[in-house]
Amino acid sequence: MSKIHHPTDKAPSPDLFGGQRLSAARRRIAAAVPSIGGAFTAEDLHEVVSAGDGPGIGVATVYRAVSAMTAAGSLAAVGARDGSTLYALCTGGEHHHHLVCTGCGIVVGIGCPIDGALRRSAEEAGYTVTSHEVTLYGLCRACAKERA
Amino acid sequence: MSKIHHPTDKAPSPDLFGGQRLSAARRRIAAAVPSIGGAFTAEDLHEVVSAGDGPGIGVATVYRAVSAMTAAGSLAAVGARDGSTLYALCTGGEHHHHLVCTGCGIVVGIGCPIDGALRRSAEEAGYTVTSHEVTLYGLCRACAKERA
DNA sequence: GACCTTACTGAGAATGATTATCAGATGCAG
DNA sequence: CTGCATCTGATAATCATTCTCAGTAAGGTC
Ligand SMILES: [Zn+2]
Ligand SMILES: [Zn+2]
Ligand SMILES: [Zn+2]
Ligand SMILES: [Zn+2]
Repeated sequence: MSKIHHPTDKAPSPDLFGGQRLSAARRRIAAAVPSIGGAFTAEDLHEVVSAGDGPGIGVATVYRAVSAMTAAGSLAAVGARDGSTLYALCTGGEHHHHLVCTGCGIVVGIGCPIDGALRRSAEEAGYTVTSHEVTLYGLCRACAKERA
Repeated sequence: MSKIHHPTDKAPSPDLFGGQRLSAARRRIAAAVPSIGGAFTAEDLHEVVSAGDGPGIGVATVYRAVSAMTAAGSLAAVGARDGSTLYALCTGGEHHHHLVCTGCGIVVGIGCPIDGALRRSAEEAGYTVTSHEVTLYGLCRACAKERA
């Protein structure tokens, strides 16, 4: 006899939750995130993960998963769209920032432009820099071409 | 005979609204903004401007004024606090960004670290950078000393 | 100064993203 | 296998911000 299960329930997916408990809902969410391929809102993710026939996933669970992934460093906030926070998959590792295509939402990592000189000039003015936020917006090649 | 008026009604205040209509409410708001001396939320501003005995100013008017000042370039968003957007007085003029003291909220302008090299490397990767957001967070001398 | 047009005001309702609640389900260490 | 801490999900609650709309008042013009 064959077990009845949803095809995506046990799909191997990258550990985006950083050691936290891995439930069926979180497995489906972790599998859905890379399938979006760009910046997304929590509601976007909720729609993707709730599409199809099987039972959906509660919106609160999606918001909690996004928080957990962001805390784990596998997701990063990359701006906002119509009052909703935009998130994107983040490779973690080396410190970096993101460039978001405002046309299609694709996101690429960029090096950090906050260098020692800037930091030093701030310190000379009496300020200690503890953190920073940098996000670039632009157009990918395809979207730039499309608007010609 | 002396005219009866609210002391702040006609106080000369910098034109933060960029040519738009200057009402009594906006004059009071424009006078209140510099008195805060750092980052503030719309609700903060509403409280400051509504303190005292005379009639307050509607919260919607404050939100509208903040939008207008931001559009005029005299105010800039410098992050968020507890889900509310933080704003700060911005000198306009030369392109720059802001460093916010997370202790007391004081804000100073900083030069733009997005240089031609970064822009060029993005273009080599096929991306055209159209805009960017940069904000630094840290501690001013007084706040750094205070936590010793 | 009177007039007119149009932008601004303000109270309150509406919107909408995100979070809190809480009882039930379930991952997972031991 | 068991125990329990964590996760889930439906729903209610929160709360920043925007909308509505009738009334007010800038500011230009004559
Ligand atoms: Zn694109
Ligand atoms: Zn950086
Ligand atoms: Zn400070
Ligand atoms: Zn810049």
